[in-house]
Amino acid sequence: MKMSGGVEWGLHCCVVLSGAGAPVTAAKLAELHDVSQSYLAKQLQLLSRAGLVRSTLGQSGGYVLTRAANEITVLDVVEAIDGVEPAFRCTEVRQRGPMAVPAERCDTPCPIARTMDSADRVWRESLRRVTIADLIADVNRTTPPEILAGAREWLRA
Amino acid sequence: MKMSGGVEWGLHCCVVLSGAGAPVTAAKLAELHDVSQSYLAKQLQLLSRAGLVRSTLGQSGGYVLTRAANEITVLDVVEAIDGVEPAFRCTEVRQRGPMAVPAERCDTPCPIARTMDSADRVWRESLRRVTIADLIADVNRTTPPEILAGAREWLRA
DNA sequence: CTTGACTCGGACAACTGTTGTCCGAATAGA
DNA sequence: TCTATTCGGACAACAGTTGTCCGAGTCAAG
Ligand code: SF4
Ligand code: SF4
Repeated sequence: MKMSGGVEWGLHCCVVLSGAGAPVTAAKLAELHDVSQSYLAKQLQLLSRAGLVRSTLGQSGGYVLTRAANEITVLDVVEAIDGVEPAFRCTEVRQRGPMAVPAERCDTPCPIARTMDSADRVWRESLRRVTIADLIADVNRTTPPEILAGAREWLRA
Repeated sequence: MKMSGGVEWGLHCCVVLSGAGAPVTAAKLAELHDVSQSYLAKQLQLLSRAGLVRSTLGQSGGYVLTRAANEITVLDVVEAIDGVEPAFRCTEVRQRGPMAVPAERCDTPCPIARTMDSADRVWRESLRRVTIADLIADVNRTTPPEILAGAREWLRA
């Protein structure tokens, strides 16, 4: 039960991209976060496949958000990088073994699968309620302004 | 983002153990579910470490639940087998790189970590609300009685 | 009491999924 | 036209999970 570590990087990148109006290259983002440049590229690829960011090739290229910050939820980023399939996968144990339940009686999902599905649903719903804009607002409130300005200047260079 | 598949087996075992008053061996449980006998033993070991079941050695030994079925939650089983640490682990990216935030300004947790923690909390809370007794009640309501009686008889033999 | 067979417990490999890396295709600008 | 720069997907290294095994300890029977 471990979420992909790239989710954290993806969220940070979305926050940074929202702040900078110009395209930002993967190399810049990697240096800013001090993480592997190649691996971050893979995560950005996933975001691009999901349609959250749009990549511009060639000189002065980079990544830009496709939508406004308040239209991108944390769940979008999580599902783009970590996948959409739920953590719990039923293997239909009750249809195996000597006391197997016949398949025609398995029309209704069992209580275990329903419980897990419900928990997964509230988890996703909780993540869907927070948008990138909310994160940005909180970051702006809690981090010193001089650091924010410095980061924006460093990105432009 | 994948939960350990043993969680499903552990829950099934708890349901079965609650139905049978006498100790049940790991071999019986494995044959009933048609799963690897040795691997199920490992999951039962985890349950034993967590204090959910008590093992009796020697002849006519096996596993028994330590508490009543309505005092064991699904979350207990999940945490016993899959671990208690949350899926999201913050690597403190903001304290690295050229635009690092000084450590003394990192006293309050960042919004990303708070969002993930909140989602994990509601997920666990949802699992805590369901007990093994609830699962048993649902199973008794949805499965044909003859199969239940047959399984109980097969366990006794 | 002795014996005996049966039980769980932890230590030991094999496999899938994640992490990390690389170079080629495509593009914008000069 | 040409070049420097960018992303994109294909290629290894690592870790965690899955699966297996045999020995220490124990209860019941004789
Ligand atoms: S009884 Fe439920 S948890 Fe078990 S195999 Fe069937 S659907 Fe999955
Ligand atoms: S800003 Fe939040 S998510 Fe990012 S490293 Fe710090 S605590 Fe973790």
